[in-house]
Amino acid sequence: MARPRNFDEDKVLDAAMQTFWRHCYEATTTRMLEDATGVGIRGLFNAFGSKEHLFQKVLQRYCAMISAQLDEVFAKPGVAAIDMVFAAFAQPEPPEALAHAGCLMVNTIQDLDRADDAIRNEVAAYRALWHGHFAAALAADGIADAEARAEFLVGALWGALNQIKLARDKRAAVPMTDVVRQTVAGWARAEEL
Amino acid sequence: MARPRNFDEDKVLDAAMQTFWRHCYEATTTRMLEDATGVGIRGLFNAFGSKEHLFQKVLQRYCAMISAQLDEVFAKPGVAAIDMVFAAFAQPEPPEALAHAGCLMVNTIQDLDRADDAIRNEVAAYRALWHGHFAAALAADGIADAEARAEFLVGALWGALNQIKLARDKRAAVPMTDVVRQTVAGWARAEEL
DNA sequence: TCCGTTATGCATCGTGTGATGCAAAACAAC
DNA sequence: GTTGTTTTGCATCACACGATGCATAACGGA
Repeated sequence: MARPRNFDEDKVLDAAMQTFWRHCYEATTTRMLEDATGVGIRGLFNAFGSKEHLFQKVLQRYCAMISAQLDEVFAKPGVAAIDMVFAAFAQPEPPEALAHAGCLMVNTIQDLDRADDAIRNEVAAYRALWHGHFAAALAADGIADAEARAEFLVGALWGALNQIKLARDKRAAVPMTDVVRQTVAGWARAEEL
Repeated sequence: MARPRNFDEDKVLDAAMQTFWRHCYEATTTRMLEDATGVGIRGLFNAFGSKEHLFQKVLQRYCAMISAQLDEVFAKPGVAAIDMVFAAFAQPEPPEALAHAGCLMVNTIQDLDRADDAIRNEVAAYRALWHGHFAAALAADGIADAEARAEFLVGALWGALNQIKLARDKRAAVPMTDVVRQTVAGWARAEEL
């Protein structure tokens, strides 16, 4: 009954996600979004209302994406699944996306003061997602104090993610592998007691 | 021989530090710096050249400040000193400055892509400072693999610092004490082996 | 007291930002 | 083809940012 859109909303969200991921929310300009998505600024605002609302949609999509991956890894809950997660980061050459910009949600924590409630909720839900999987995995193997230990593991993992930016920097040259490997070692040994 | 300044440079740096600390570099505007320091924008630019150079000076001052504190804590190097550091974060009510905005340097990591080399160097030096103290403390107590374990400890501590922003958020409600306490527990137990 | 030099206050610049106004275009329904 | 509705492209808005120009003020040295 009216003129249809000539772009796929999901494709646009994916392209916008890459841009927000690499440059953070504030540093991403509407012109960059135009270039990345191939959609004119008028189309973006018409479809999503505002830059902030677009970002919110991107976060939801990101959360769903990671959630699906976690569902796979934790299909059989247990410590082994947690090890798989950490192992992915302990590789000398971590996945491209991770190595480049860490985690979109973890990056967003930094700007929480300037974010509105919708974004705060999204980040909180994302952390609850991770914590839930970790705690369930620990509990499934009968490990005591599962909730608190899950807090530690999420904290350590997110901390490592945050410092990926340092590892990428030649001058800082933080040996990422060591950080994660020692985290796993510390966690594994803690579990033996 | 010429008109003297009517402000103390160190006082200005302290005031600017508080502002950068709370709002990050990019979100801090020159108008905010005027308000915080009580010095007109012309005075600031005349004294420091640019916003970025002022920030660099602030980082140097911050690094010196923390360095002095670490020298105190690590006056007698050893695991006990490391415990003291972590204990400061495990308090139900951590120090005001920490609870409010974490660590200025850790926050700056997020913006490293947009920072120039001088700032990158400052952050790298700051991490080397922490790592050096931690590694020396571990080595002093004859703990094996001191370098790698120091990486872990710095990573865990900085990760916790980054998530203080989440803990402050009522909706996220991350129990910060648990995160740090479990980190310490993991580390302590790892040390027993 | 005059001079040379630096600092200050105020207005303002150029630029980049997120967001809009508006007319033309593209479709579906009839 | 006509109408009604939505999208698109382009120009542009209002605003905040970092930074600057310039006249004036405040000092030390002679």
